Amino acid sequence: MPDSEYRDIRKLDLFAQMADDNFTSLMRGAYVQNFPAQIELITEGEPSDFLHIVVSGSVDLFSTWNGRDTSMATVRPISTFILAATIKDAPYLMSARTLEKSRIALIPSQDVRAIFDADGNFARAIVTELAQCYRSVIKAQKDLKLRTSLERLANYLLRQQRHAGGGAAFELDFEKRRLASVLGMTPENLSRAFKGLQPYGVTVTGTRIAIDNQADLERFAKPNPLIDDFST
Amino acid sequence: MPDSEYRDIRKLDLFAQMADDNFTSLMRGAYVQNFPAQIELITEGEPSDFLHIVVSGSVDLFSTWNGRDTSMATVRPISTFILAATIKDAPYLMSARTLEKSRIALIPSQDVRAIFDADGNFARAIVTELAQCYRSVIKAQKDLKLRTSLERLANYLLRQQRHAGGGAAFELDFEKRRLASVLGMTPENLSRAFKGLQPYGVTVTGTRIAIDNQADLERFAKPNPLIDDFST
DNA sequence: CCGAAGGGTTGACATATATCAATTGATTTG
DNA sequence: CAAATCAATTGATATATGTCAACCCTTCGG
Repeated sequence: MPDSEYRDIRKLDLFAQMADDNFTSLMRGAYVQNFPAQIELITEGEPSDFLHIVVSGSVDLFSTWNGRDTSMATVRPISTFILAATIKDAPYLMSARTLEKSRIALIPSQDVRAIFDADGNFARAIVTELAQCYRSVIKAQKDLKLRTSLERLANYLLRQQRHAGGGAAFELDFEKRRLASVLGMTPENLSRAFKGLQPYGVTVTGTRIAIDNQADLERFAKPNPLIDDFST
Repeated sequence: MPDSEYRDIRKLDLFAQMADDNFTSLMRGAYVQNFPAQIELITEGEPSDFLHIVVSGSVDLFSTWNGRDTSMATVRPISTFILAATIKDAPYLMSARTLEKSRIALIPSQDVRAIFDADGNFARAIVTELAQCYRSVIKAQKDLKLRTSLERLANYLLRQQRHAGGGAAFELDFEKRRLASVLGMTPENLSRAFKGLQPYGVTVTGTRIAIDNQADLERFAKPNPLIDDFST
């Protein structure tokens, strides 16, 4: 593993505070690999042998049941996924596939569990990370249960806008078909939902979104920190 | 706090392995209180001052947005709730109200965080508990996104049946209006959904459910451990 | 015992969302 | 470059779900 990557991973909240020795020994068992786009990295139901870290590229977490499938989340650098399965030594609940050419670090799950026992700072970081993940899913569930698809899209746009720096125009950061799946609707419906937001000053040109009337859109979307603020 | 309650709480996975001293000092700051039915214990958005433990009775976790509300989960004895908010020292994402006369233990959040730092076994237990909670919400989200309301009801009945011992007949463990909210539908729709399951051998009499044709219902519901098995 | 209150059910209807089919437009590939 | 592919869009239609109003039934308190 190149030094720069090593340092980037070290900087993750999850690893930043742990003892040098422990981080080194975690990384000794780890390996890093390049994957092409559209590769299934893990499959739900399988045992969780590795904690995964997206070093570059992006990964889609999705689930399947009875012939249907849905995107649950997107993981972007630099962060980990399937921490909970690793900790519990339980089967993955979601599958993961690369969205683009990606570089992924893999740390054996049993090493993570062992160092957890040995390093209090690492344990604390894991707890914080898990609590954060838990709260994110609760927010997503509130979004799903309390809002219509139009409202979910409106709030998604506002979040994305803020994430992109807050300007009136910004780019969607992934394919519309997958955005539809993340938001819990069909691609056709997403298309119509974009049209449904035109009266509130939303203009769509390909993957470019312009919010012409911020106040109008916000009045409609009614964003709420207890659903839309990912930092708390 | 009566000795029997003290011992019951001690037996929780969360506290079972921690040092005696630490448990005692956690409990020193705690207090236990009786609440009547329909009391709002906590309100979403407020700071999380206490970790709550349901000693007896039951508690509904729910959320509100823009005049709508939805039941997220039910907490039954003996277990804790809002652990994630306590750990992160962040505002509650959900409100909680008693469903019936209930006895609740309250442990100051800052004590939980302090003992977490001092007791490795407690830290490990918290991680396991949080990972469990996370996985439960992921399962709930898969249920919501991948299934129709009829399928959600069918699978709920199968889960409830197993929970009640596996017999062909069992009782619903809460009001239909709240079941509807938990399953993400209206009470009217739940009523119709019950009728929709009649062809698969489901008979409803008040709160009593009879599953006359187990195989038929399972063929329709297609239960899946990665969604419906709460123990993993 | 009566009457009010509230959960549950039902029917009629409205709305939201999905599905299917066809088309467009951009991108890739031989 | 032309053909093939695929995402995105659009229209027509079907299905799922929500809303509103009325009614039934039980429960509970005067």
